[in-house]
Amino acid sequence: MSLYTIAQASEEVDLTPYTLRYYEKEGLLPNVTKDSAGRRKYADDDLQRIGFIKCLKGTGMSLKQIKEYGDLYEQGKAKFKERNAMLEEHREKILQEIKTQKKYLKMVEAKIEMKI
Amino acid sequence: MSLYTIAQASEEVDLTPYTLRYYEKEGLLPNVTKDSAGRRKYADDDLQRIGFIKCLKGTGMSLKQIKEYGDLYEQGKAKFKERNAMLEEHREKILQEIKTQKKYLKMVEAKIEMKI
DNA sequence: TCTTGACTTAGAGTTAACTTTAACTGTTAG
DNA sequence: CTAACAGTTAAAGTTAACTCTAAGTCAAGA
Repeated sequence: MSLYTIAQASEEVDLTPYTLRYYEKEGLLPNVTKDSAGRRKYADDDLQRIGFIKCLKGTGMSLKQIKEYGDLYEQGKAKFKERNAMLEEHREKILQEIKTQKKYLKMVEAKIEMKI
Repeated sequence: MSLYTIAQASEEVDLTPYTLRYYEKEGLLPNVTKDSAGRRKYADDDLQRIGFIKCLKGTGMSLKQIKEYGDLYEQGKAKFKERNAMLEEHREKILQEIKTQKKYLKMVEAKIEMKI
């Protein structure tokens, strides 16, 4: 159960301290605690959560939606169904996106081969 | 050699007229002509070009970079090498992105299967 | 004790990519 | 002839997601 300063957490998850504070302000990181001097302490759970936020964000989910998901997560198994429904829908979106990317990849490759 | 009004082109490429005018203002569509009343006429070539812009944009290239590519394109075979280098670099980026998406897909699927 | 440095906050500023507004013009149907 | 319509422009407004600034606090080392 190690704890990280914002600088260490920043390094660990590859996001700036600005971004970490911003995410917290937006309600995406409700469990980050503070030490007696008011400085943020990031637990492993927080880093895990940030990792998943990066996953959702990296697959095109908006911070607003990520917060919705996180809020459901906070409500525990009561909201499990709703939360998983969000993920399954998102899964479809990712699959579709990968398809699109592959199509675009072919277009770019065709253009490269065109040699004009 | 058919020609389209902005409304028709908009429909055809699934971008709003606002966006089409914006792209033109940004220099991404240097070949769109106007009729005697000053109204835009989109040729098939323009629609093709918009299609490729959507491809580049949809794979994460910024409009600024797309313009750079388009500018090279306008300079014909003199800039062929430079232009193709851009595309090959972009191809790598797309490949990397597809990899990342697949990794994220697995993370989401794992979370779905977790059932907690 | 003093200073340095890493943190804190609220709030302002930035950027990309649109999106809308306002005022205007030319075309077309009745 | 005229009203409605589809287009035009320049410029302002919007949104998401940061990113930075300013002013302040606290702890640790010389």
